[in-house]
This record gives sequence, C-alpha cells and structure tokens, in this order.
Amino acid sequence: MFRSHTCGELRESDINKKVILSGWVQKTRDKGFVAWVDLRDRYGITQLVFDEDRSSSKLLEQARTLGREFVIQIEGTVIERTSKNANMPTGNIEVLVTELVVLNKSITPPFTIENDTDGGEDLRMKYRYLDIRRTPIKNNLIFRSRVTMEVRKYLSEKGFIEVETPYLIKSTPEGARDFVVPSRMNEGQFYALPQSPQTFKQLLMVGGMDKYFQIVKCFRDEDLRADRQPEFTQIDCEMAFVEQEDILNAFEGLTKHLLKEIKGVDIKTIPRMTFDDAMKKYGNDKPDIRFGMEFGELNTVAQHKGFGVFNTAELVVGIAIPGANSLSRKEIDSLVDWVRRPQVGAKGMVYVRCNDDGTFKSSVDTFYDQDDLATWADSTGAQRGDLICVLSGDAQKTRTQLSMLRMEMAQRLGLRKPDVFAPLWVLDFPLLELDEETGRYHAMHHPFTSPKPGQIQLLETDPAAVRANAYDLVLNGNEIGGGSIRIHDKEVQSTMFKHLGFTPEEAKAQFGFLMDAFQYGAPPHGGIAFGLDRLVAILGGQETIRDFIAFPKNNSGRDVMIDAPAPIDAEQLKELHLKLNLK
RNA sequence: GGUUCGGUAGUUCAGUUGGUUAGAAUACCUGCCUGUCACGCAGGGGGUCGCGGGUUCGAGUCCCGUCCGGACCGCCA
Repeated sequence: MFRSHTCGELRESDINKKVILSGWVQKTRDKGFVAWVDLRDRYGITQLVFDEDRSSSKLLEQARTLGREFVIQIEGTVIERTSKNANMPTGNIEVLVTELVVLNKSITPPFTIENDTDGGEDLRMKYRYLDIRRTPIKNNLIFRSRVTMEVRKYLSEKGFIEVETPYLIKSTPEGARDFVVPSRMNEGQFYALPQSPQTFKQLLMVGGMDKYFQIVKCFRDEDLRADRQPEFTQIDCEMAFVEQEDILNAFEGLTKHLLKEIKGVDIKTIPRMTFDDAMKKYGNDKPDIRFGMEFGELNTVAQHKGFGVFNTAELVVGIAIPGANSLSRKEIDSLVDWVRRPQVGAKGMVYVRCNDDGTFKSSVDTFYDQDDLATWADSTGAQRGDLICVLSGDAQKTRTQLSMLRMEMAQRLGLRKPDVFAPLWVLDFPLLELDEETGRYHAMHHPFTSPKPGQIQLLETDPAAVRANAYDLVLNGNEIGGGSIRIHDKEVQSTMFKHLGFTPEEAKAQFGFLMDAFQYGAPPHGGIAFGLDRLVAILGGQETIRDFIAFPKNNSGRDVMIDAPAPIDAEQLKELHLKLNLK
C-alpha cells in the first residue's frame, strides 16, 4: 500500500492515527534540531516532521537529503502542531515520520513548483507536466472536469445521447483551413480533420437520433490567439423536430444550470437581442452587457451645425463614459491617440465634458452651444461627471471603432468584473456576408443554416438583407456558443449552394452525401455548439484558454514539450506518396 | 502576410552616453540555527549577454541579417 490518506485530508480529528502518505517533496525547512518537509499531492500539502528527540538520527539525516520534487512514501503518526498554520487546511497537524522511502529522486526542476512560480510561459510549456503539479493549473483542469461532468449530467438527463463522429473526414472549401492527413492506401488522396462535426450531426438527425450531443475535438488550421487553439473542444449539440425557440430554451437551461452549479449564480432569463440591435447599441455582435455605455446616434442633433467632419459622415455616434470628466486634458489627448492607432483606426475623436454644475465643455464648442450639447447628453444617456466620446464616419467601421473604445474604457474602469455573469442571446444574424476581397457572398454561420421563413426569394434580389435562423450565446463579451436551424430540404440546400457560388457539380461532389440524405425523410432540425475551452476559462474568470488545456500549443501552433510538428523520414513520405516542395 | 514588444546566471529581471573583472533577487551547494511554514544567518558555485555579420581602439549596449517567444491585425463558415 502506497497511502492510507491523501496529503489534503488529515485534520485534528486524525491525531494519533498511524498513516501512510505518498507524494512529492515541495520544500524542506531544516532548523538543525528539527526538519520539516512539505509533502504535496493532488489533494493538498501535509507537513512532515523529523526531530532530534523523537526521530532516529538516521531518519533525520535521511530527511536532510531530500530535494525538491523527490517522490517519497512515509509512515508516521498524526500529531498536533506546536505552532499551527491557519493558512493551510492541514495546518493544525503534522505527521511525525517513523519510516521514509524515496520512491524516486528528482533533479532540480527548471522552475519552482509553487503557486507563484518563477517560471516564464515558454518554460512552463516545455515542462508542462511540472506546471500541472502547480495548484493553479491543477485546479483549472479539475474545474474543467467539473464543467464537462455537469454538461454530460444535464444533457443526459434531458434525453440527449452522446455519439462519437469520425475525425478522418473530407476537406471542404468553406470556412477555415483544414488540417489534412494523407492517405497511405489511397494514393494522392487526403482526409481532413473536422472543423466541427456539423454534417455528421445533421446525418444523425436524419438517422433519427433526435437529441444528440458530443464533447468533441475540432481542428482549424488558422493563426492562434490567447483564446484560440488549432485543436479545441466543442460541446456539440443537435435536436430534431425543433424550431429556434426550442433550442434557445433547451440551452438556456444548460447555461443556467452551469452558472448555478459551477458559480452559484442564479440567472432568471437570458435576455435576447437581434444582431441589428447589437450592432446599433454596442457596435458588436457579442456585446458585453455587464455594463451600460450604450451607443447614442447623433446624426440628427449634430449634423448641419457647421462642423464639416460630422456633416459628411454616414454616422455620428457617441458613448458616455461614466465619471470620465475627471480625466485630465492630457489623458483625454492620449485617448484620442488611442483611437487613432491603426488597430482602432478612427480619424479623430470629439469629446464633451459633462461638468458637475450641468454645463458642458466640448472640443467643438465653436460649432455647438450648450443646448446642442445637452441633446448629445440626452442621446448618450450622459450624467454629470461623465465624458461623452464621439466618433464619426462610415457606419460599420465607426461602430466597430466605438465598440473598441467602449470595451477599453470598461476595462480601465474595472467594469468587466470576472465574477459577474451576463449571458445574452444574439438573434437573427444575416445569412450571408460579403467578402470584400473576392466580392463574393459567403455564409456567415455555415452553408447549412436556414434563412428566415419567406426570405429565400430575397436571395435573388438583396442577398445581404436575408436574415438567418441563427443565434449566438454571448457571455461577458465573448461568443461562447452559436447555432442555427438547419436546412433539411434538398432544394433549399441546392439554392443555398448556388448563391454561395458553387456549381451544381461542386455542390454534389462536396456535399452530395448530405443532399442525398435529405431525400430520405430528413426531419426539421437545428442545433448549437459551445466552445468548451473558452466557456471554462470565462467561468473560471480568466481570458487565456491555454491554462485550461492540459497540453496546449504555443502561439506558433507548436507543442514545445514534444516538439511537434516535426519532419517525417523519407520512408514515411514514400509510403504516403508525398514529395516535399520546400522553399 | 503585417504591426509591436522581448531574448543577459537554473529562473525572473536590472544593466545609464559604447568604456575596468556583467549585477540583484530567487533557485542550487556547504555550514550554523530549540517550532519553521516566503523560516533566518554566514559562505560558495553558477554567464557562448539567442545566433551570424558589421561599425569602433573598445559592443550586452549602435547597425544589418537571422532564429525563437509574447501581444495584436489580417485570418478564424
């Protein structure tokens, strides 16, 4: 037997018990007459004690040879501490060791395995197995396990069946780049790893599975970010015989369940907002509604008063930043510089100080009097003490820029509180999006998304106006889930492909299997997929998904621990019928 | 593909206008220490300043190239 207890569970009630513990040496403190060892495992830390009076000199000497991260097994007696430590759960007791076995030595680790490690990101990635020993990372993985367990529990109880779908599938031109796998047995042919199990879950609906879910890896060969990995996990769901309302209700239930069980937060109902409203009010299709600062459109009140910049702008729009009248002239100037950076791209910024005495002082006082500025304050909801920031120009771009300013100021003002959770449904997304480079329309969600009833004809005349039965679940300014009611009719699906620029032959070659299936009684169906990594990170109050993934990739898509990707040898290439064409 | 910041001891970093033998903290090693828990005290070892080239009497420092890492833009149905 390696252990009778874990290193996290012994308490005062265990005093006088004989115990066996195994774990890692976190740290030793040698005081001469007495030496302590902090013994760590997944469950916690228990202090071991060796001293001149109660331990044999051989044992005390042996304890002094222990180094960081040695794996040891001890036998001993739980005793009350002379000096207790209120900061640790096991702080009232320690184990007086009677026997010590070194199960395995360790060389000095490259960084300290403590909550506040001295190790940098890169190094911790290279030795991820050591990083996982640290409490913060360990707790994140345990947290993730709790979340997935709750998801499985909830969905299973609601009658969903978890079905696995294949990872070796077919490459398609839509969407992100595919990761590709050469086929040895089929010369010159390739599998692709799924960007999502989309078509398979639809085929499961045709197969009568009715309510499906899967916690599943997906793959996209695109550049990485702090919240984006090339392989990531989705909670993928699909239901048959449903309309949008059924899906929203079902997964509102899941979201509320998770917030309740994981965070202890009660959400009554999740508010809903159309895509158009989200863009108008927040300039963003995933607004953070933990705070206000809604957009106020100022065209009618700010144009034709002699200020040329506004007169020629498609949109004049502002927000009231709470309490920001206290900013100095210099700070406001630096804010103007901030919006003019290329990443934001505004040409300039007009501001209005809302003084405590109810007067206004703006950067455009030449053109606007106090009454004019009062209407601005009205439109933006500005209170005394606020600062109104106004941007103008092309409607879409200006909204995006003001949205960036809104998020930045909320961040600076501490309004993005990690312990507040404000989910939001965003509905009625456009079906299609114009690609400015190619001039072609492509599906905003994916090509299997159904248009709103009665809008199919609009595809011919005004494709950009067609709305989809598509919805996103937004949590604290992050898209954590998205889905749609799918097309289940072969003719409608063909029409969609036609409008996406597929010839009938291309559509048949790439998605013929799906359209064939639709001919055999495909039920109406729809679904949703949640980004598990992101969901877990946000529930955990953090932005970086990397710390919630056991073995993540770095910014360049590399696994620095196993050093992948890596070249393969000539023999393997030959087997796969591949020739390299390197620069 | 682009913008930007960084690479100096095992680790995290400092290093001024280009100027003697490149420092601090921590980790590591040795010794001391009658209750530590960020233990304390004394001492010690530890450097290809990412790599290559250039300017200079002299380069960690300036210039060019390159590699690696972080953040962001493009991209991510």
